Amino acid sequence: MMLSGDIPPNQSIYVKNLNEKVKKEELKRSLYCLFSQFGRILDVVALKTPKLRGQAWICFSEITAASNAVRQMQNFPFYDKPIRIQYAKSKSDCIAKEEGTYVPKEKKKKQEEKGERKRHPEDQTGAAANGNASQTDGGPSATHRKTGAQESAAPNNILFVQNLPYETTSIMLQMLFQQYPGFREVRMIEAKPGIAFVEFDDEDKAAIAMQALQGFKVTPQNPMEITYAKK
DNA sequence: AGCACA
Repeated sequence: MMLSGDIPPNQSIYVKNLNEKVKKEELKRSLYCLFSQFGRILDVVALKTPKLRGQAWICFSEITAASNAVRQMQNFPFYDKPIRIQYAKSKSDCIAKEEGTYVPKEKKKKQEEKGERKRHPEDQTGAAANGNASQTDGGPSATHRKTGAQESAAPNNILFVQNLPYETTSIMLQMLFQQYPGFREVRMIEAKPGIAFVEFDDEDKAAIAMQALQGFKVTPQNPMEITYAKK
């Protein structure tokens, strides 16, 4: 049976219970980063309107990616809140566009717009729409700034992660780090919240993961600071 | 809670 309610599988997933305090652009980038592990992401849609804040849609190029994301990321603690994931109820525009079945505006089964809101008669669909296929970097939202953490420690297959929010769990970090080859395990110490050790098969693999997740914001206040663990 | 494509 479908765990996601009675919504049939869809290439896009619907994510809710998102932390509404996170700014839209950051939210989209973090979601992109987090969900990239399941496959190619075509688009991330998030709106800040009263009705739509706290929700997002992530469009994958493959349904299997969406399925895995729905199963594996259920309740994932993201910006301090466990996210809830379902398949999207309808096809995303970006996917319809790829299939050539995209219907610009009117026909959308949303026929709200009661009166007052007058829109410009022209739509901008001729203008290649939003060229957001260039969803930009897709990397972690934090620019790789070094907040005093020196990355000059000797290379090590074990990474030392700092500046994690108090609630961070090893499962959560595992989700982030396991997408990189050579991942072995996450170790956290109960008595020392805010830090973790992440082990890889070798230094080179550790370096790739460090580079990729450096500065990843688990919460807005918590860009990860990753260095090599001391030997 | 809330399923759109600003």
